[in-house]
Amino acid sequence: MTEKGIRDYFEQTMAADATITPKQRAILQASLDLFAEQGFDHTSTSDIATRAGVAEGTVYRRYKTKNAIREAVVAPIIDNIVPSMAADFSEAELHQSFATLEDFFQAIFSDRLAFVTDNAKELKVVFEMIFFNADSRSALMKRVGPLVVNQIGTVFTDLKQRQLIVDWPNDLIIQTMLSMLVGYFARLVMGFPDTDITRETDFIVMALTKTFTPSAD
Amino acid sequence: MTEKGIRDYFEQTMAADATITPKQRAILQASLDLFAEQGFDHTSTSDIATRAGVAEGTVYRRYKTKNAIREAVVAPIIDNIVPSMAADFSEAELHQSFATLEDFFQAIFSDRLAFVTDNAKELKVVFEMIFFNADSRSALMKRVGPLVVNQIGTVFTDLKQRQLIVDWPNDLIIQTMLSMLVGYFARLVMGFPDTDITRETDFIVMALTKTFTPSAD
Amino acid sequence: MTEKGIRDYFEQTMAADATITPKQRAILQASLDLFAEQGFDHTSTSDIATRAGVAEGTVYRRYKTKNAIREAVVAPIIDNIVPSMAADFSEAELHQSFATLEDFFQAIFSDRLAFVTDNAKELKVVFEMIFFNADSRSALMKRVGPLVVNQIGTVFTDLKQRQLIVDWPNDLIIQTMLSMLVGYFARLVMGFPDTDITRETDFIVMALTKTFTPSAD
Amino acid sequence: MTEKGIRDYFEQTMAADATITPKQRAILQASLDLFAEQGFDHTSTSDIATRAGVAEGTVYRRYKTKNAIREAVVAPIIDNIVPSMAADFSEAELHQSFATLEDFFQAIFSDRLAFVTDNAKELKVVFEMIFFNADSRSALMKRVGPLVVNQIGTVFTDLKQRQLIVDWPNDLIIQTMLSMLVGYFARLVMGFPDTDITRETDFIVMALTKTFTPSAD
DNA sequence: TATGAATGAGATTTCATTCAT
DNA sequence: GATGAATGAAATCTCATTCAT
Repeated sequence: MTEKGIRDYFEQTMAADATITPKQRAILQASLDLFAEQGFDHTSTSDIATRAGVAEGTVYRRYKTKNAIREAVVAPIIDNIVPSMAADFSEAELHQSFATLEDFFQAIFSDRLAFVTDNAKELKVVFEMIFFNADSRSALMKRVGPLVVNQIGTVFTDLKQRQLIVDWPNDLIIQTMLSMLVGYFARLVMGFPDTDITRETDFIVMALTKTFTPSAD
Repeated sequence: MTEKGIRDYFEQTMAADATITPKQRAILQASLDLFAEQGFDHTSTSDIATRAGVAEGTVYRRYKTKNAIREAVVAPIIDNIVPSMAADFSEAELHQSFATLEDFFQAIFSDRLAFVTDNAKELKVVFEMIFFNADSRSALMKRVGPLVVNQIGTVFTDLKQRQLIVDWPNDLIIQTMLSMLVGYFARLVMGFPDTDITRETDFIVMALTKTFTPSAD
Repeated sequence: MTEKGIRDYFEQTMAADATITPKQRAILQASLDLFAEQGFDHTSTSDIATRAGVAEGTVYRRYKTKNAIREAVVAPIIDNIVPSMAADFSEAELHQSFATLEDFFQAIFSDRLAFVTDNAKELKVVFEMIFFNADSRSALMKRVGPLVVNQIGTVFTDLKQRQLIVDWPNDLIIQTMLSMLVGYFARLVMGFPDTDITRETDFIVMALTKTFTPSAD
Repeated sequence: MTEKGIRDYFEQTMAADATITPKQRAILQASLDLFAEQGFDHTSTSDIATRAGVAEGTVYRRYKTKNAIREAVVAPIIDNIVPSMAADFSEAELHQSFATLEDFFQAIFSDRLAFVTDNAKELKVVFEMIFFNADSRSALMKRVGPLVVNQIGTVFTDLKQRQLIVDWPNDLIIQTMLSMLVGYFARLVMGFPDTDITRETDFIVMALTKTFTPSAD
């Protein structure tokens, strides 16, 4: 289950939209890069124009405000996170896919860590936005939250029935998984030097498997 | 081991410095609050003056730039984080304090989660500062990093000798602990509604204990 | 040898630079006028904007700081002073041009006094800049000094060979000439009412000729 | 006729005024130094307080405004220039003092160049003030002008009667003398390295004597 | 008298946004 | 559509001056 980067998705989306000119594309690219490098507030529209190699007015041709640019940058990221969260876990599939708890974590984390790694830049922008903006935050939560809870819930129900996972509240398990993910993201973004994705994945999968495997009794 | 809030420390620091007037204190307080609420970049010096009930010029009397204000706000926060990381773990103490692995996690997390809870606002300001500023980041790391590694390292050596903890690399264990802490901080700051600190602490301690207890064989 | 005013040169320079818009031109003109009238420090960018009939932001569009505006104003003035100092005094020309010492002073002073008269405003701005700023001063000296010394030196050598001028050290002669020029400039700028350029020129030429003609013996 | 520096006069004046405290004296000293070093506009009252080693409020104790400080600094300079210009040239004295034209120039210039040398700092402050302030300028002129013209006029009348000086208009002769003085001041203030006062005086006296000695015929 | 914190008016500067070409 | 000059509102910052202690 190789994840394509948001960037690919991003460019696909843009390519699909015939109304987006190459210049607009350059503007969104430059915006993304600069927002990730310096933060939204420290990026001026003039910076964007310069980096994109266009005139300042052009930046405003399609997007009426600087905020609209951020939204245009962030939208595909969100749109890309969502469906991957909403992956269809039909019951038949579950037994096949996740013969063991380790398989489950392996599937989730090899996928998600790769996703985070490939899209650290984009996620940094999203993160900045939701960090100080309660509205963006709740908008995102409203969209992503239920999916996570429902989809993962389905899996958990199955895993619990098969006694492959401990019978602890779902929110606590999800929480732990998200913590590991966020921790990884933090290390990545903060530029920790030795972030070896394979080592990290293997360790996280191993640790979580141990944590959430029901005690033999 | 009740932790005093950074705010108390903050006020102590200011009270100790006879050169800081009530108005300057009000300015630092207002700055801290506003930086936490709106972020540094969305807080104008005029905002600070209004909130502190002083003239705008007064904001600049002691601190020559807006950045200097942030530094004045952040310094005591950092100064407060550091010593709590540097808690003395002498060997004698270790056996007494941490008879079991659970005791260890309990000690660490009941303390740290309370600290994070009490000082979420202050930590948010620090966090914002280091998020896009590699310099601040490495400055903080240089100060905090070695303490964490050394202190925790001492404990781990002891725990490993007594075979209370698995013989995995220290960095991976620390990483996991930090992930849980960061995850908790994230939920708190993002305003998750049902963040029950006792429930969280109990769960984290329990989960980590299970994760890092050596398998009986 | 009619001298064109710095203002003409100034406008030529601007006209030649297609990237300078009429508004930018108005800004530089207004700046020059105001700097000369009130001094640099007593001229606010708001003054400049008002006089130039533009918005205050426009003042900063091309020149990033108020100091950069001064530089843009002063540069063409300096550029204009320099070449006129570097007038080519080839030997052949010398004998023709300066048959007598009076011819020499007449040539120099009718030219220089006219220049100072026409460009008093501009020179005042340069003067203000170098008065308290050792850096600007030495920068100007490095550029202008050698030219004056070399060019005038050539002439002096010739005049001395032909025994048309006393054999005193060049620096003292130059000094005297400059004193007369500076004295004239001071009277002009200080607004002395009866500064009649012809009378002044005639007098200065006459006086200097007498001063520096070798005594018959 | 040895001239005491303005500084001495300055301090005498202050010492004589029992109402001026040592702190006020320090303030005037510091102001003078800073105005001469950096110019009036680039010297803040805070700079003055720091340099004088007093509190900022103290600066305002006696002088109500920054401009009043400048006036207090400048007044003794003016007061010192004026009487020296108004030296009584009674006819009897003239014949004694100035047996030759050279004696006259020697007296004037050895005195005035020494004065300029000793008080370059103070004169720089006066100069800055009158350069851009027409009011200060005309106030000074009204005070100094007539004295110069009358006193020097008396001398000239005498010298002309004795045919020691050419019968040229007084204003042109005065002008030339002032030009030499201003030229010297300029070199001094601009920091020309090799300003040797004896050499300069000797040269100026010699040159002017030659210039203004009536031609033998 | 001396202090120095406080003031507020005004200066410089930035930058998202508009608009004529 | 694209350009980039122009805008003006708002931000940061300075500093002469006041005033309570």
